[in-house]
Amino acid sequence: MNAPLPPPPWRRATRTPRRQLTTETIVDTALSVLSAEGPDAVTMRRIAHELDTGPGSLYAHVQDKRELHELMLDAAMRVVETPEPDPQNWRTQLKQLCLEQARVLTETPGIAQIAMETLIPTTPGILVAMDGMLGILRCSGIPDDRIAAAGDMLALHVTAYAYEASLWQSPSGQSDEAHRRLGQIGDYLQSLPADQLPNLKAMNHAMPHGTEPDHFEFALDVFIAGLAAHADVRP
Amino acid sequence: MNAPLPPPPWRRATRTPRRQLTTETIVDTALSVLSAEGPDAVTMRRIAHELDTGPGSLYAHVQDKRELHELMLDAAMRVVETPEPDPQNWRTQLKQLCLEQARVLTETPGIAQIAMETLIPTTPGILVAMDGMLGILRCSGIPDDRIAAAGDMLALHVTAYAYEASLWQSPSGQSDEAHRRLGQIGDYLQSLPADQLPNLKAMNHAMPHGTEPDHFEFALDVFIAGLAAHADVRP
DNA sequence: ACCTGAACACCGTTCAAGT
DNA sequence: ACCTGAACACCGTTCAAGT
Repeated sequence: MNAPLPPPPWRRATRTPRRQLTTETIVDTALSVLSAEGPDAVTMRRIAHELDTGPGSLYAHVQDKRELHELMLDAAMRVVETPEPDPQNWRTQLKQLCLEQARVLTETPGIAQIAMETLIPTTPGILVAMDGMLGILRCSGIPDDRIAAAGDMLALHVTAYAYEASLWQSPSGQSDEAHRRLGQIGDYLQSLPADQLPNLKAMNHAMPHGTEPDHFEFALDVFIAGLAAHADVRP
Repeated sequence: MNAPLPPPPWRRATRTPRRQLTTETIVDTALSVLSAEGPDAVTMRRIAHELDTGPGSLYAHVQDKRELHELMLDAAMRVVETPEPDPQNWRTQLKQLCLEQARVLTETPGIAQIAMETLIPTTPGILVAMDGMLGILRCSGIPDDRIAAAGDMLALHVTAYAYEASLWQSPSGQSDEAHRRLGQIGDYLQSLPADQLPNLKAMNHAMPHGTEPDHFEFALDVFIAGLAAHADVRP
């Protein structure tokens, strides 16, 4: 018996030497499934199937589904650039950063939901984003003991807005049902006697909490104006 | 054969004539499971089991799990009383109402999560709460086109805060892990060189978004102060 | 060490069959 | 009409066995 021939080199091009799962490919696959088919489609089984393997294989690279979620959030948030803080312009910078963060969180539906569920951000990308926001706040003249609270609440508001906004544009067709209900509730309000829910009726506002971009920007303006007032007291 | 004897009257006390499932008992059962064992325990199967029946039986009284969630939220929110709007006191009234709503949403862990997921409130209790908040805002002198935005964003913020806060006190032991991670991240920040995440390091703040009651109250004060400034412009 | 895939202990929802 | 419970089509996670 001869020694077996070495495999001809062109075979190597056909399939990579070994399938080689990595955390990165898992996260990328999860993100592409998410943006293509929405949050419900992001299951361990589905991701594994996409990578031609069984669900158990993923657990060699990722602790559990929650950790995978955090890694997805991190990858998504890495695209946000934080500006060099400029004491002359902190108000504009802060607002721009919030709008940008909200934009990224809304862009891929489902990411904001993960952000909302992730109680403590421990992942580099998110820490960088937080640090950037604090950097702007710290050159605003706001007393130090307020800065943590301000950053905290601003981040919360951005995340919450992005979450609600993304519910409206999920690719799962859930948003159609939402629009239908919005109409129904308008009719319902009109049908009520004048003394029931008079304010909702008067505004004819179905009150979807916080999904209008205008409302979000208004809230940012009001909040930042309030912060500036705090800064003026103790410059 | 004689006609069968009528059942002796004391038997009736032993078991109710017929099991009779109602929407109300289902919602009540769901709420008590929720407050006893947290959101994960609230499954259709579990509720059915609690009522000595199969999961399919619930679907005669409730369309699906989402609808059950909304009914639970409604029942929980019904305890919030909205004050008679007083133009002299709208700032205090507004703050009190927000604190009260947040308190109720935080009280039963899991309710805030439902509130966050419920895109459009269509249920009487929530509509009443919204109407009350709008009532206070309408006697504040804030221009009408801002009132919807203000109410919208305030409700969003209350809900989001309650959601994050309730993550910390879930009975599923998830909160212990959260506290552990909070410590770990503090250590991690200290271990970093001075030029990495300088602001987070300086504040030594792990930045759990929006869970401190102080921070929430601060945000309400800042936001309401900002609204008042708007009201002063056009009285 | 990494990967497999069968198995475990669950889900929400549907539906024919019963009373 | 209301209820049943078996069945369907899924989950996340674990783990012995393979390479």
